[in-house]
Amino acid sequence: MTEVESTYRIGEVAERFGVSTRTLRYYEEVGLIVPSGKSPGGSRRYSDADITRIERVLELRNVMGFELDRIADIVGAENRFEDLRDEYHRSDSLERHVEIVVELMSINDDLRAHVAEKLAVLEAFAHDLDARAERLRAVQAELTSTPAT
Amino acid sequence: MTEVESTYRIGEVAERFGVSTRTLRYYEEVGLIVPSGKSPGGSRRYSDADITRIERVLELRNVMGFELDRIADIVGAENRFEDLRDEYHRSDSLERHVEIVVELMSINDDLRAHVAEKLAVLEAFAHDLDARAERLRAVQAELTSTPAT
DNA sequence: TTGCTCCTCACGTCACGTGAGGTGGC
DNA sequence: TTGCTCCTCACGTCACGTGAGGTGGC
Repeated sequence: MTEVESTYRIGEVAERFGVSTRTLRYYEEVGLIVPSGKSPGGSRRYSDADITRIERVLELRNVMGFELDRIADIVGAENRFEDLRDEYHRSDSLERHVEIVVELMSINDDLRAHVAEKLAVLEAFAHDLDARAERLRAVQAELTSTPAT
Repeated sequence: MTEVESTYRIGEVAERFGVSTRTLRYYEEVGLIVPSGKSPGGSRRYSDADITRIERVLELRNVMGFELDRIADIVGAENRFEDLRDEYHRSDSLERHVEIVVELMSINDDLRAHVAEKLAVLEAFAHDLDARAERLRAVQAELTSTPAT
């Protein structure tokens, strides 16, 4: 049995990820990320596993712009998978394993499709901006080359 | 003088862009998109120019995830540019023109850098998802090939 | 003991969602 | 005239921001 080390204070974690302590407390409030430890005085202690989850949650929030409910669904499924892996050898049901793997594959594929879509839109937007830049340069050249009317 | 045609009702516009009428009314409330016409009875009439602006606002919202304040700054600058172009020949100040073009180039370049950053993050995320898919397939293969223990 | 960080309310804000109750246009 | 769409309040919600007032740990 290895001890679960809960070493990080909320302030450190917040600064590390560029969020407010309020955000982390809110995520606990809605049950999204509950720190695995507390100091005797009652302040939150985040473990390395907590950090990993926070990273994932913020990735889904920042990159995909998902609502917290949706993020909870995704990381919830991922956590069930991790839990099963941890108790791999005393697993009571192989079918349950397969079930969860299939569910994760589905979630993963959905996400992947969503990302591909976003990538396409972003690339189109980038080309738009490049075209705009080109036009602006043309206008600027015209303005600065023409003497005052 | 061509008449400004304000032909689209709020319901059509909302459906076309997949937003609620409440959203369009809210954008008017904060001064972001004010429909250029009204029916005698008082219902909003959006012109083609309004449609273009809505498209731009939603693009910046959906693709970049900007706050409405920031979006207002961007489309505000773009509108000043359009206004100047419309009164191009009776422009009172060439320096003012150059000033605005330079401002737009700056906004455009900032956006472009932001998009490049987002693209990089999204691509990394896509690779992550592909790696996850690979691992899930491996686990699935292992689970389904091994007979019950 | 002194700061700095942490804590819990609790009200404020942004970008809308969601009815309530009433008028308008093909 | 009947629907369907539009209108204006106005309160609710999500994801936090922002103090207020108090305790905790190196």
